[in-house]
Amino acid sequence: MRTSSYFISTLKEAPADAEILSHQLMTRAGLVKRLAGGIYTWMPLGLRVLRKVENIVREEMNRAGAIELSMPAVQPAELWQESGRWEKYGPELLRLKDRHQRDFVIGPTHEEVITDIVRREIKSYRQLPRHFYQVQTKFRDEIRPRFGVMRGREFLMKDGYSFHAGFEDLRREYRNMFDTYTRIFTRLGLRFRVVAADPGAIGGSGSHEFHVLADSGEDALAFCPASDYAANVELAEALAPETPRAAPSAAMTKVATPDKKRCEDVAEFLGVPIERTVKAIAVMRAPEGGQDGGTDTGFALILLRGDHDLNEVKTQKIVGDFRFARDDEIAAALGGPPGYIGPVGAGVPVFADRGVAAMSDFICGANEAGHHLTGVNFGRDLPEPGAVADLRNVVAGDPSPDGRGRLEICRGIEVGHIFQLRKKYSEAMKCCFLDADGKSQVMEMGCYGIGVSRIVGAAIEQCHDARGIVFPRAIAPFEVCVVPMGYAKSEAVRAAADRLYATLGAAGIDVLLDDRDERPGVLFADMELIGVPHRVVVGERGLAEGKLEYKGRTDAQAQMVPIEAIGEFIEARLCAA
RNA sequence: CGGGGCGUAGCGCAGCCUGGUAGCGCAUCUGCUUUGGGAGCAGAGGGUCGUGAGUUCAAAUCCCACCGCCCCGACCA
Repeated sequence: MRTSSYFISTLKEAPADAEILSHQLMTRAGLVKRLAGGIYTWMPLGLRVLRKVENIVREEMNRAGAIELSMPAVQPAELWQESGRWEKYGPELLRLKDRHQRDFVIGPTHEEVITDIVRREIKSYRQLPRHFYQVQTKFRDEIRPRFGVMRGREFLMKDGYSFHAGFEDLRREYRNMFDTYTRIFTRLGLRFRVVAADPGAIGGSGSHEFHVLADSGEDALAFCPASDYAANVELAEALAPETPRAAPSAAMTKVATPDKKRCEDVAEFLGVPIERTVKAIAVMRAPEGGQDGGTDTGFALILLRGDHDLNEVKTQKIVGDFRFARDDEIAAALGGPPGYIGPVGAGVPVFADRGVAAMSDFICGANEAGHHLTGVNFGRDLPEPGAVADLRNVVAGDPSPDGRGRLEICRGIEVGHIFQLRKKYSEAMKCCFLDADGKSQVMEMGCYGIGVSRIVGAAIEQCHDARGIVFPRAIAPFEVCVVPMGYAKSEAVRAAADRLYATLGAAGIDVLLDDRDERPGVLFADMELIGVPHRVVVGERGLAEGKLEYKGRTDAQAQMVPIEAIGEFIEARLCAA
């Protein structure tokens, strides 16, 4: 490709609304253009990258035995009503009516459609297993789209669905996909980590997430260097403390702690470690929530050690649907203002984290403005908590749940997720087959997603420098650029550049010849911004010595290469990358 | 949806407080010069100042409403 007949549209300054670095770079490099919140046009250069990602995903899925098809974006409401998700999915599901006032949705995912197809097509165990996938545009009406294409409303996703006669075969395919995804992200040239995950709204049992590692990632990942344990922090279990609760040794005492609302401040003010403090989080439980079938609703307190953070996913599993209480609700229930609330004498349901349950002589709010209690002990100063559970996020240094070593935390961007759905959809939608005995059985299902457009953003988030994007070779819009110094002016430069361009192109290399009549600085800056991994500069200076100048995108120094050797040199570089 | 911020040329911004001819840089167009790291000079084009309704002789500026966008909290590839 020649830039003169292509479309390069770069910006020196990033638009003010792009906060995250990959979004700024994608905009500056002209990869995408925003049309509306979370909705982007893929410009020619960006589309090249997107297609390269897509093709790698497609090749590996095909290699793994999955079969590609393409399902409609617009789907009738009936299917969603049948699976129960018409009600459950909520406002993230974009619904619309056609001219006959019939309800439709724009598909955020395709379990319903594929299950409908399979139940109509597959009747016998002889036709199983089957794995269908597609690469398709999805729409999810996110509350807050952000980070450019990384959390768009419209996005490109590879979604695959497998169907099995039994659980064992589902597990086999699940492992197959685990290996396939590992191959895909390896081929993409990204640093990634696989973690055990919470199956979340899609449902089912086993589940793993694939994360591109980046400090700006939205997800926190817990992993153990000493074992192969790795889990999303949402899921990672915080074990109960090794040492049991010590006997009380201090009397409960009310102390003045003016303007000390946070546990950090209270601990510092009292001159004690923050690990001695307990924070109380006030929540309102939804009417249908609760372990006891829904009678115990309304206000409740959740207790965590002062230095720990609430894990909302774990908490919801224990206390049911909940929201944080408003200040007026806290005042009504406890009398004390936020910042000074505590469980002593509260007379409300109390859920304690395992860590808190093992504490003695602790410090907590006194339910009185400006005061805390010290030397507090369960069983003496207040009842034992109504429930003790793992309610907090793990932190670095916590023991690994597999009992080997200690956890570390890193951050990642979720780009792939595999689930064992089991019979969640096949049961609801009566997706059955006849087994060898002629008996009707419900199919086992797995589903496997890759955020294709998100990968582009994640790759840039992981690979960039001050000059712009540093694409891995596999997904760079062009692998090599030829940058002539004075293409319009110098006959010799033009001839040499054209020849090199033809040679590299003939070798099957994705090469870009920047033949724009611009100053060298403009050409260099643009090629670096858009992340072309390899650059060959053709200038009269070098040609006089029979040489061309090569520089890798991340190289500190350029090097001169004899013209006759450049082809081999580039090939070697491409293979090394 | 709750809290915070911002809407002025394609992009980045100033002007608003204290109402009175709408500005700067980049980009674009023309000409000349320049040509190995985002050029220089001269000139030109480009604006319903987010929308609507008010106050006023007069509104980008003050008041009200609405819309959009961005950031922080509950979802997910």
